[in-house]
This record gives sequence, structure tokens and C-alpha cells, in this order.
Amino acid sequence: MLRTHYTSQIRPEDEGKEVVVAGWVHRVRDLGGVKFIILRDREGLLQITAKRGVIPQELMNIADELREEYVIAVKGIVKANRIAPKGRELIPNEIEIISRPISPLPISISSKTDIGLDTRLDYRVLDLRRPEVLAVFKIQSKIVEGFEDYLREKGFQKVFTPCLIGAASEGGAEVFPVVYFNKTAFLRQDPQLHRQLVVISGMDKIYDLGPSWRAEPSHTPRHLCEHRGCAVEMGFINDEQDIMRIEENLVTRAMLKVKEECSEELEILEVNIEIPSTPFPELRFPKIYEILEEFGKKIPFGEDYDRESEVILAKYVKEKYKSDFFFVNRFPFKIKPFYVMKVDEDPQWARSIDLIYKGLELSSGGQREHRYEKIVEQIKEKGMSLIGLQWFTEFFKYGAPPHGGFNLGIERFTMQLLNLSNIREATLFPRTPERLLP
RNA sequence: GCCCCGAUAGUAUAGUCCGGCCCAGAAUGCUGGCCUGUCGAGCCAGCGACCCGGGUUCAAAUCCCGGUCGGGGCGCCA
Repeated sequence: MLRTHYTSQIRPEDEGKEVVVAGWVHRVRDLGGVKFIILRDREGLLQITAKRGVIPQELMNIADELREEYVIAVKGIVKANRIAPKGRELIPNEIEIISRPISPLPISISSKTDIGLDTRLDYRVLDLRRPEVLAVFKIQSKIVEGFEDYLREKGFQKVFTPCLIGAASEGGAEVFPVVYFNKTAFLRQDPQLHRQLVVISGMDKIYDLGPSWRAEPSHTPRHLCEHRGCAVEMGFINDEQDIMRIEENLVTRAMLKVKEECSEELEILEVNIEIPSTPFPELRFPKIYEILEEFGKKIPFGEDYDRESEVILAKYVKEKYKSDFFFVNRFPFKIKPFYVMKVDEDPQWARSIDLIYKGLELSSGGQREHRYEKIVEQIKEKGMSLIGLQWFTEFFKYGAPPHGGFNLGIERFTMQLLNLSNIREATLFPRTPERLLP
């Protein structure tokens, strides 16, 4: 018995039509003489109504056996009925039991009892059956679709850059070592350097969707050891402003897509999406020190700001510009990696941008240094090995246009968009310092 | 890596401060029964738990130490 319809495809207008649905028994409400079997598939729920005396006794016996999370296929006739959920129900002619789960299940799918996140992640496959959890990933899929729609329209080409790298060259976060035959390789912490190489190869406008890894034992609601990013890189830019324009449109497009195509999921999650206006506000160093000081936060001139500052600035922007988004530009060069471009006229600052959304950093990016001599200079300034980075710098000798890009965290964006309290909610199978299973 | 907090049935919790009244309580789930329009169905009956190791004490879910696991804050960052 194959499925002919998802539950969402069955409407009151289909009255009298014979259909086959398949899925899991979400709940059984047994009133004695009438039994309501709520069937769930990935699209939603459908009530199957079995009345004693109306349907054959044999079928009633099968219905009596059903428990939560049985996998069943049901052939029946659609009936329009105002008192049924969404105005329609299915009167069964055949019920096939495909799989009988052991009982009781470790976590209940349909119960409203709260379940701790850690327990939910232990039983993630069952947890994902809950409509409010499923909704997060339907929306995440649409976010990425929105990104890709936009990038495709703008002429960006999808590429794949390596996840295994030969040297932990970027500095900053810790990397995971991997046994690679008789060598040590590392999982990339960002597809950054390879993206740059692809752009100067001549592909010009590219993006990469993929994972990055951080070997940081971070115990926070916003960090994962493995996360995915939408990483965009483009050549022939005027300056970092071009990158910001791409990024804000990318984000806005994804939000529009979700708002238009996920109304039911947004309703389940009780989220209302307001499409932000562009361009996003931009705050710059060193002006940022002054703003922070207004709020009683003293950061030494030329130093990086901290987490608290991020939240303060978000509040400031929200009040002044009514925006949940803003860019931070012109970070101090000394806290940024060697490849970022300094402002030539004032080289203490870098053309380096972060995008902050509801007080959380969504992405880092900016304009990269494309002049070979400058790159070499900056590597020396950072005290890094020229030899170790030769695999990268080499190619800047042979003609490189001005370019830039960013990597936007997909889980973080999902989390902030849906007001989730923990990034693990926005990850199918999160990898955190203590969790590697399932 | 540093700091703070927590762990009780399948789940989520009460009880812990102030040891005995707790062979641990209500919910949800599960099992069985009743019920012909439920939609978090309802009603009745039953099942099921103190993270691990050590210590203090006449007595430990409760106090102390260690371990494991988890949550949060900072740092780092997407």
C-alpha cells in the first residue's frame, strides 16, 4: 500500500476521494464506540475516525491494537466534517500496521510534558518527530534555499572547498587534528583561505555551504564544535561596502522566503518575522569606544570589545535605528588575522566586518588583502611563518583582484530568527565538547 | 581554560536549606477497565525513581569529600 497523499494534501474539497496516507500514530483518542487515530507525517496531522458499527469489526480490531508511534498506512475515504481538525477526516477501509514500536517510548512525542534538551538530544530521532522541532528544520532548509536563490540570481557559483587542511594556518581558534596516513591534517575552522584562492583563480563570485570545526571546549548556548556556514566570496569589489550590501540582501532574502513559505511552521513556533530594511546600520571603530563609554563600558583604545559590548551595541542600535541587525566595521587590525585588509590611510584599523543579529555575531568577513607584498608584510607582523603559508601566498604573485567575503553561521541565524534559546535546537545532531552521539 | 549551579520513576518535577513524620508526593507516560465526536478528551484501578564511590551519624534523597554527566557565565568564536 503506497502513499498517495501527505496529510497536508487532504482537504475538505476532497470529500469522497479514496486516498492512502502513511505515517506514525501520533495519538489515539478512544471514546469506546468511536476511536480517533491521529496520524502524523512530515507535513502534519490527519484524523482517522473509526466508528464501531460503521466500519467492519475486523478493522476495529486492528484499530484497537494501535498505540503511539506505530507506523501505519491507511486507505480510506475523505470526509468533509466541520467538527474534524481542518474540516476533514478519513474514514478507513484498510489499516496496515507496518511497524510496532516497543512500549513505552523513552520520550513521548505527543505529550506536552517538557523534556530537557539533553534528554531530547539523546533521543534526537524521536525528538525530531515533534512538530515544533520538525518546524525548525523545515525553516532552516528554507533559509538556505533563500540564500541560494539570491546568490544564484546574483551570478554566484557554488563551489566545494576542502574540509581537511594541511596546516592550522589561520590562528585564533583551536583546530581538530586528524590522522592522515603518516601525516597530521586538520579539520578546517573556516573555508576562508581556499575561498580566496578560488576567487583569484578567476571564478570571481562563489559561495560554499559547508561545515567548520572548532576545538574549543565552549559551554555556551551559542557554540558548537561543528557548525555550517554560508560562505560567500567575490572579486572586483570597490571595498568592504560591497560585501555588506551582498550580505544584508542575502539575509533579507532568506527571511522573506521563510515568511512566505513557512507560515504554518512560524505559527507553531509562535514567531513573527519582520523583514528588516536595508542598508543595515554600520558602526565603526574607533567610534565604538565612545558609544560604549556612553553606556559606562570602558574598552581601552585599540582593543577588541567583549561579549557584553556586543549586547550593549545591539541595544543602542535597536533604539537608535530600530534595527535587529547591524554591521561592525574597522576592527583593530591587531586582533584580526593576517589576511584582512588594513585601511591604507589609517592602518591601525581593518576593513573587517561582523554582522550582529539580536546581539549575537552571525558572521565575520570583510575585504581581504590582495597585494602580495602587503600580505607578506602582515604575516611578518603577526609573527607567523612565511614558509608555512606559502601554499596560500604563492598565488597572490600571479595577479589577484581586490576581493572580500564572509561566512554566515546557519545555525546561529536559525537560532536568532526563531528566538531559540540554544543553538543545539537549530542543529539536527549537535556536536559539543561532551556530545558526539548520536 | 577559568568561575557558579545542578543530578529523584520512561519524561518532567515536589521533597534537600533545618537528617527521622519519605519502604518518597501530584502531573504526564505506560498497562487494564468504562465511555459513539474527541481534538492536551474524560473517569476508575494498577506500574514505575533518590547518578556512582567513599565518609559522618543511632538514623542520609537530605550533611561532607571524590568521580561522572549536565546547565549557565566569561574567554574564544559562526
